[in-house]
Amino acid sequence: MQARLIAEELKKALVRGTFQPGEKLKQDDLATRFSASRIPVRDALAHLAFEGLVTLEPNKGAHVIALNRAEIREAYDLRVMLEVDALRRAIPQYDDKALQNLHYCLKLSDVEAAGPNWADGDRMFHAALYAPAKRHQQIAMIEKLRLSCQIQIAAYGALPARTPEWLTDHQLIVQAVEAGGVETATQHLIRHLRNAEAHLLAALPVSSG
Amino acid sequence: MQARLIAEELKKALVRGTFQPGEKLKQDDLATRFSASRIPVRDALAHLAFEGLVTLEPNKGAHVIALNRAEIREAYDLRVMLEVDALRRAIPQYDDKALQNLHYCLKLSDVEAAGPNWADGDRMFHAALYAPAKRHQQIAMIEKLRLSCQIQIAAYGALPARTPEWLTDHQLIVQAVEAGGVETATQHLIRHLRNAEAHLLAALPVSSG
DNA sequence: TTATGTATACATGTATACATTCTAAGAGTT
DNA sequence: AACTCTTAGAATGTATACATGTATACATAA
Repeated sequence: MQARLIAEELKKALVRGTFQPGEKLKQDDLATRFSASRIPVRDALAHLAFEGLVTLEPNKGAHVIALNRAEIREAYDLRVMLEVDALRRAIPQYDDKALQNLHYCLKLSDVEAAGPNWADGDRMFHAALYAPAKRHQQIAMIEKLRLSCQIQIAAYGALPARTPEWLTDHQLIVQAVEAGGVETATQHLIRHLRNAEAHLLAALPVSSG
Repeated sequence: MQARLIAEELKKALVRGTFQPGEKLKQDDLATRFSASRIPVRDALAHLAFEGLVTLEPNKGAHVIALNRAEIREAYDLRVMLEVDALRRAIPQYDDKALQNLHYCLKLSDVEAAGPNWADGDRMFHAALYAPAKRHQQIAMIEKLRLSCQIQIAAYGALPARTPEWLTDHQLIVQAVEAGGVETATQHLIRHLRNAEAHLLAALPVSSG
């Protein structure tokens, strides 16, 4: 199925910051680029809209999601609320296997931190972190918000993985989870998210609201 | 544009409980019913998936969203979290105009309560309630969760609008908002949501997890 | 009986061609 | 110069036809 491949490739490009927020994605151009007709392109764009990466407007096509300052703050408020709750629910459910997986993803996020795929490592880590909560609607919401923010971060070069606190936060969270320290873990997580928010807002051009 | 019309009509039918949760929606059947080709039907289904009404699987088509007991509890947990936060943020932002609009929607939900369109009245009321918070990502999430739950409610006839507490809760919430009583309002809201959850879970057949 | 393989019918995915809608550039008027 | 209207170009929306993938039933082998 081509639509899925197109969606995957576009997603990679978007998360890497290849496109500017608000930029139009023309069906014809994408069809040409991927050597396909516009139908699978439309399917792919619909899927990306479902995932929170683009917005669709009737007769106006697809645009890369663009968040202004207020919307970025709202997105991070929601992430804090949803991710903290997910973490709280996850910690009591951890077993050896889950903890082992978390350590693996921690290493992964470390290895990828300096490279171009740092967002993948970050995504894997957070996915592993909340997985024991077994709340897939909630986790899907978190993932959509993450992607929306991720695009802005990539476009404006506000890479939080380059900051010294970024990996340290991950390590501290894992330590707290290991010790069953719910409050400690959530505080680290909140600081981690608010740091990323501050970095993004600082890098945001004044024209973006 | 036909795709939007098809999506609207399908949405109405789904919210009314015309289809069973999990039921397959065949593209050919829908195309015939709406006298259109399958392309706009596919667009409409993609939009309904975006709105949380159906699920799409590659090469397997669209199915009406079906939630088991655990998923319903998760959905209502999320609604409580998101709607309580929205209400907390909204109350300090209320002005005369917003309050007037809230009263209007309260009447509307009263008038429609006994009829087939009670869900519209309910939706309007809650939309008006949270509107002053001006958090459109959050409100969009709430609306998607509402729709997912709404379909289950309609399909299993667990109509909360038929219960005596339903309208009373709305009135109590409005009174609390009017008085600026954040804690009182949120408590009424939580009870309102948990009541609806309990009604739905009670009406859910055992086969549905 | 159970399992595996295959064939046929059916549903979804995609390409091409056509229709509709939006948009932006330009002519004309005030 | 600013505004409106017109119009040509381009982009999106839709229909038809074809290709691909899936599922059910039946046949065959273990």
